[in-house]
Amino acid sequence: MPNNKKVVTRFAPSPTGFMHVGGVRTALYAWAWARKNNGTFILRIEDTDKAREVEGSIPHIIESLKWLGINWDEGVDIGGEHAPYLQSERLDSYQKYAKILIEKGYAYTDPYTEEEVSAFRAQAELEKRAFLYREHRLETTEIWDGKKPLRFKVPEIKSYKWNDAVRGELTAGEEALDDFILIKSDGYPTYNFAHIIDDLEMGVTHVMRADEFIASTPKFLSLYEALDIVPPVFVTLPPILSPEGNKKLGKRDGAKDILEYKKEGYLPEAMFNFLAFLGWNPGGEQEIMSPMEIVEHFSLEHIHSSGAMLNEEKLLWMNKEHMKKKSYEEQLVGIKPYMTEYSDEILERLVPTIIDRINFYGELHTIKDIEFGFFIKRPQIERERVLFKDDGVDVASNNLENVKNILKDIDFSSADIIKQAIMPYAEKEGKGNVLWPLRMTLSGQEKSVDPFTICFVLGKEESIIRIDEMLKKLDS
RNA sequence: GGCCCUAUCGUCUAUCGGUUAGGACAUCGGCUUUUCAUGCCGGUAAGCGGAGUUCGACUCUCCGUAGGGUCACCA
Repeated sequence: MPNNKKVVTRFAPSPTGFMHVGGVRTALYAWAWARKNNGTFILRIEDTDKAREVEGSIPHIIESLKWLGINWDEGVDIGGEHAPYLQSERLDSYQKYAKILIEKGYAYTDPYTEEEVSAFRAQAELEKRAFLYREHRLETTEIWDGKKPLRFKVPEIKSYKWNDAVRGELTAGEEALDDFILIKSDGYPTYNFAHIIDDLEMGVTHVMRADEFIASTPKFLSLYEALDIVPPVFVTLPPILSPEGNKKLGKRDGAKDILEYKKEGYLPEAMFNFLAFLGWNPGGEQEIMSPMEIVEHFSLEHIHSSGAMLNEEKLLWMNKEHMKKKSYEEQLVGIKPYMTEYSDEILERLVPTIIDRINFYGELHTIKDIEFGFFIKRPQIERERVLFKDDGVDVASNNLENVKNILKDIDFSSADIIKQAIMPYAEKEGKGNVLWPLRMTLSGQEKSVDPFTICFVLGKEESIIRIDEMLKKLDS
């Protein structure tokens, strides 16, 4: 920290659709840094490209952040001392600074048409050179009337060297500098211009953004200089790579809407944990952390330089770990929406068994019928399947009869009590001879939950009904 | 093509000049379990290549190589 100014960070997405992991992670780091320093976190919306704007994006962004527990002190929906937080409502500010730049001789009306500029660009591409508008700069005295683009006039063509909180010293050649557009012909500012003005007016001290912005940082720096602004601290985040290859993960490469994870029943704190560790690591061996622990440990120096692939298997594991840390009541609440056809009575006893078998709640959609269906639907099983190995009908039916008699007289308040009641008998008669028929009778499945838990979940009455039904079948 | 960034097990990472290069996910094996799941124990597996600096380099420098980013009236 260069001084003891209060830390102010912001997340400034454009409303062009859903939020994917990359965007959310940027928000998360900015938020964590503000919280860590008792600073301010701002949610600003950069809606200066009307063509790309997608209806409903802002509520979607807000829902995504809120789901993860990322809250803001100032922002579009709640206002704040630097309102408004929608760039389209801040046009006056951009005009003000545009005028200052014009007066200083650092901005001029773009004399070319869009087609002409495109032609220059095409030519540069053909010659395999970087396109530089400034090479075509004309001396123009045309007064800017707001109908043509306003361009920044780079005060000085030079190489830049600057400091990044993550990457250390960064450099760029002169080619990175150009006369970029400040205000478009539609009257809206470009990102390059608007974010600098907003960050200045909102007192932003740390700018977190992904490394694709390194290349345009010299443009920002030259604008800061032209405006006599002390730049904020730059915090460059590493790219998130797609799981397949070494491509940067983008919407086109399968980056999922973060709310998809919500729909699938992932825990927000697991997602938070996963995202936080994708590009940052506190250094210890603890990997499962709550959002608050992450805030506590968060530091800029431990943000990585190199990109990381998104590994959903690790997310699965992390989600399970967080699920296991939840209280029984919380687990029940989490499971319930996915098990609506199960009675509370059954579900309440089934919770630990379910948690053991899933990585995220949404998994229940695909496995609940196969794994737990027999709890609510009596299985139809042929008598032969109840017989264990070659021991014959008599053993199974005799053992079931005896187990039934044991069950009749005991307390069903836990699977463990049931186990303790049955085990001595099972040990005596051969575990397989007793437990196999019992599990088959109750569940109809060779591979399923242990028979004691099944009894416990089903309850005494239902367990005995099922055993009686099977006994009838075995007798006939 | 110019400019820039990056480089440790398959994957995510620890190491901030001296370690048998540690952990996690995945994988494989074992134990527990009548079965499945959970749980526990263990194994396989890594410093891109080449120069230099140094008593000593995964760590610092340079050159390669590979991957990525960027060169918009998009952010």
